[in-house]
Amino acid sequence: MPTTNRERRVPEGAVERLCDYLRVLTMLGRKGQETVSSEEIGMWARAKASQVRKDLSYFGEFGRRGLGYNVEQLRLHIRDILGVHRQRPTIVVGVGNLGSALACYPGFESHGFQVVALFDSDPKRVGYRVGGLVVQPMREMHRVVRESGAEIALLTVPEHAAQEVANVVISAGVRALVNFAPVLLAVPPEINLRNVDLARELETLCYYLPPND
Amino acid sequence: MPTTNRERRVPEGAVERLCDYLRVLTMLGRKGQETVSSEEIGMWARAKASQVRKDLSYFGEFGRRGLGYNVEQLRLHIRDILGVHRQRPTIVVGVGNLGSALACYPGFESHGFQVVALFDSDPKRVGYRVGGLVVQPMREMHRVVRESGAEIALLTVPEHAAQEVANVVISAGVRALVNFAPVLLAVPPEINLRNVDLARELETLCYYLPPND
DNA sequence: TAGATTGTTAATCGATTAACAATC
DNA sequence: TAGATTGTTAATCGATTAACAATC
Repeated sequence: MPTTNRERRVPEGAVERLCDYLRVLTMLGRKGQETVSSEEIGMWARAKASQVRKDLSYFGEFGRRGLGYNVEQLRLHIRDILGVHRQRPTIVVGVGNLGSALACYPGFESHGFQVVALFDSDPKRVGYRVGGLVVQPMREMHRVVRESGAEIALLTVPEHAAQEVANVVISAGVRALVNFAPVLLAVPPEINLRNVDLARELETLCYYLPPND
Repeated sequence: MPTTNRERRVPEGAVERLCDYLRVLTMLGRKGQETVSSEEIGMWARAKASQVRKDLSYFGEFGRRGLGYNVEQLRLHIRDILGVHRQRPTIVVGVGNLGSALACYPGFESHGFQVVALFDSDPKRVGYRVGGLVVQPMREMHRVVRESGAEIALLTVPEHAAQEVANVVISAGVRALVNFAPVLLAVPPEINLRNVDLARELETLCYYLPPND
């Protein structure tokens, strides 16, 4: 029974919900609860019980019929499936307001991500200290990524620079990117890209707002 | 031919893609291009041409057979559909690193959102000036929302405070929330809630990363 | 007219939900 | 044993894609 399964097509939605289940289990674990049913997990994560069981079934059998799941065991299994059971060295590229905020974000460490380096192409920002790290020039990227084993890059650069910066980061060997600029980046298929696009969120929100114009 | 359609079920994915199409049209418009086909929109937005046409068809007929779409006209139609054709007064609640960064975010104004007020429950932060606005205490929320007509609230408060702050914001009359805390908020069904959850993005990303543990 | 491209219907695909036998 | 709850199969639902008549 493998805890990871990249052969059978696992819907992306299932992976995202796994993150929610992980939070629920962490929360229940802190409260000292020992077992939990798919019904209760679903109640907290806003999913149907059958959805919870289906999502878990992509990766193995983690429960006991009639009894439910052991909270701590299932938590560890999901951490393992998601691959967050070890620290992931992360770099931040673009140390403006947003980049600085992310570099200091306390939620990182607690969730298994460690910011190991900051970069900026603006010479005026290079050398500054943000959250315990010194901002480095882009030309140091290759060396630093190699030496730190950085796996994830957060791109918090202006729209017009995003594609070029993405190219540099990828050529330095980073395989996973989170892009915060409101542009659609072109990246090779083997690169994992996620977009956090505030403008898109707000525009989508607007649609559901009453028009009253 | 109504440009808005809230009766027929429009998939949320379609609304989100509309934001992408809007970007493509803005970009093409700046380049001076006058007409565009669904094929070309799809090429830039990474969608099938039939998907583009289907998405648009939820809201009306905007093209001409054989000729395609007028770039500027379609751009205005989509702005209208999304409801971003007028400024949306927005408040930021929680003026830590992230909140401050968002309050200063230049992409806002250019996309039709205007930050009109900042709030924080920490008395030490109240009175500070961030990006041209003075941070106000939570007890001013009701009055300020009423007077400014604020429609959207960005919640950048710590995890443990998020639910309580959401309640206050909603009771003050705000109907649309973007929550940046990594928690699932409970809100009444008529409230529009979107979550921007960095931890979730990173965990999902991890899943697709090679395990090498 | 011939070629291009829309708007829409029908076919396909995939994800969610329900149902239920297995089993604690 | 009776009740609870899983894991999984089958049914449902909804979204994407293909196909094509309409028409510029």
